[in-house]
Amino acid sequence: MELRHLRYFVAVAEERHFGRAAERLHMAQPPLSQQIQQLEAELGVTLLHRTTRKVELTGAGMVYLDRARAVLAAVDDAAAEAQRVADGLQGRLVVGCVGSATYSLLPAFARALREELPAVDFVFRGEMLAPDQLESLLARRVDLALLRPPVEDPAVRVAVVRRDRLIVALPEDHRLARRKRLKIGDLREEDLIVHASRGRSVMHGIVADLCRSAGFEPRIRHEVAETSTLVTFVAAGLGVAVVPQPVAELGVAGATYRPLAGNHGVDLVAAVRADDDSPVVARALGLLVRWQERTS
Amino acid sequence: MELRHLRYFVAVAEERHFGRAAERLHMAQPPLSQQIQQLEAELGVTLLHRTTRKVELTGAGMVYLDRARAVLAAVDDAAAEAQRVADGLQGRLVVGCVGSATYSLLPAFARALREELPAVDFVFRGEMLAPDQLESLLARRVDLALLRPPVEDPAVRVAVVRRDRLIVALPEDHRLARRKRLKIGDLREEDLIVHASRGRSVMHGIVADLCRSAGFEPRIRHEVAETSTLVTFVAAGLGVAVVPQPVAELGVAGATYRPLAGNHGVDLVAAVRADDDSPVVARALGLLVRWQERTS
DNA sequence: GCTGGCTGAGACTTCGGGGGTATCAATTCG
DNA sequence: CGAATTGATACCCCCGAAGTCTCAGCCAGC
Repeated sequence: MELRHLRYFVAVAEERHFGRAAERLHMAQPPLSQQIQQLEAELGVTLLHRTTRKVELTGAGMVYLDRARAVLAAVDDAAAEAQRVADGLQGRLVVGCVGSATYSLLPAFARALREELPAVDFVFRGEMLAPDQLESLLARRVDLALLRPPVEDPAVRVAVVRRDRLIVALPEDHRLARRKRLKIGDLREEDLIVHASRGRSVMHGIVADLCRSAGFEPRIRHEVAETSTLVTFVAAGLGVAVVPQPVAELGVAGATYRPLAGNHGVDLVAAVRADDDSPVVARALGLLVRWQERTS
Repeated sequence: MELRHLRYFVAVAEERHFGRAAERLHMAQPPLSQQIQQLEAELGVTLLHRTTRKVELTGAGMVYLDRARAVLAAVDDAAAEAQRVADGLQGRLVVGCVGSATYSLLPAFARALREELPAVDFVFRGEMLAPDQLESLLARRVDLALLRPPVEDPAVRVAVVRRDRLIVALPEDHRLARRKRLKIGDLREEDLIVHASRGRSVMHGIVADLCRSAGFEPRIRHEVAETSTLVTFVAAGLGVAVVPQPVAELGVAGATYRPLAGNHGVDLVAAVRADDDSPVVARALGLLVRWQERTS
């Protein structure tokens, strides 16, 4: 039994005429008759009542016609779906997101995904630290990770999505809040709030290095897991923090922000498995890169 | 694209090994590789990642595997369903039923159909007069008609289901109800209630002929459309009626029944279109005939 | 690191069967 | 009754599915 048999049968059933059906199928009538006979023999069922003057479906033929049509449609659907998956227009995508990107990039990215790849079933995991993301990425729990460099692992490929300037987050009533802009050195005597501990959060290391290059050891008083907690701590007057610019958009009452002198910034990169050829991932990356080009 | 391609792909996807898949398919490995390549070319999609050491499905391959399995299952289902229909185990059956059979035969017949042909979707149309049934039968509104002979139309084939003795239905307080059995002649002076008018109800003609053969013209006072109405009229004392024995089972209060002397009876026959080769109809007829043989 | 055994792909051949042509048989209609 | 139409049969051809042989890459083991 082959699809050929179903196609031929559907044609004959629809035309109710072997000659016309053969014409429609671009073939001669005798082989068509033979194939239909073969189909009936294989099923052990008479599908068509033929006289030399007319052809009509039997009861079994009617139900088989329905089923045959459904099978042929399913074959086409299967091809179309496979093509969509291969084109990256359909599939599943798990995106990991570092703290600051969770609030600034994630919403727009989710909207873009929904608009441009509506058949892609995507899931975001927000507020993940860089090392967790890399581990999840390699363990295939995440397909695309938005995090802060550096990423050294050769099994991971990265693309810069954007560069965020560093700013200082202060309690509104803080002495330094009266200044229009700040230098790193201004933080020498301040209590600092940072993400997690060294080696876990990339921002932690960046802030510490920044202080040391300005000639002092940072006074780290509080470590937090989530960016929203960090800003809340600042608002509560527990200290100040150096954060990427988009954090300012969080809008926590009691916290204010000041630019940091010097061209200090930190990249936000999209990381994927180097061996990942998933078309959905490629499309998602393309989306990010196109967007980065448009906004930079 | 042929089912062959789907079968081959499913085998390779399941074995994750061209050699083993070829073995399972009772063929050599090179043509299998070729057919898979052909499938991928036709779809324009890579379904399998192959190295010389291992074969694994791409994302598109996974969804296509699901669809291919579904298609192959649907093809088998289609064959099975067509076979059931051809065997008369599945389908639709409309049964027409004459008045007296509506109450005596129909319930048992319906139960037998449901038990023996559970996949047959059957519909009964009760209380139909013989001419209506024949017309419905030929117009294909009914597939099997239970009615009283004679049926002359050569386009209709009949089989006797059973023979019902004729009995007399009387009001309980009727003078003749004191007798144990009655003769036709006893009805000479009685008002008769019959079904519809001559040419419509077969029983009408039978009763009239019976009277005339006994040497008198029947005094027909009431004509009714349904058997239940007829018995109700009798119970109401409007007259007496000659009816087939099963009508007694209706159990209408106020009516009683007495045997009729002489071997008077009327056949109940099952009529089908002579050119109807529907297997469901054949099975239903077989059911009736087997049952008739068992009870006669 | 080299070798040997797997594994999938390519080159070439074979042959079965799908499809074509010619024709027949049966039915309908003028 | 003959002409036309239509599905089935007989027969042939040739395409392509399947087979054989072989190679190229890759991993394992010594």
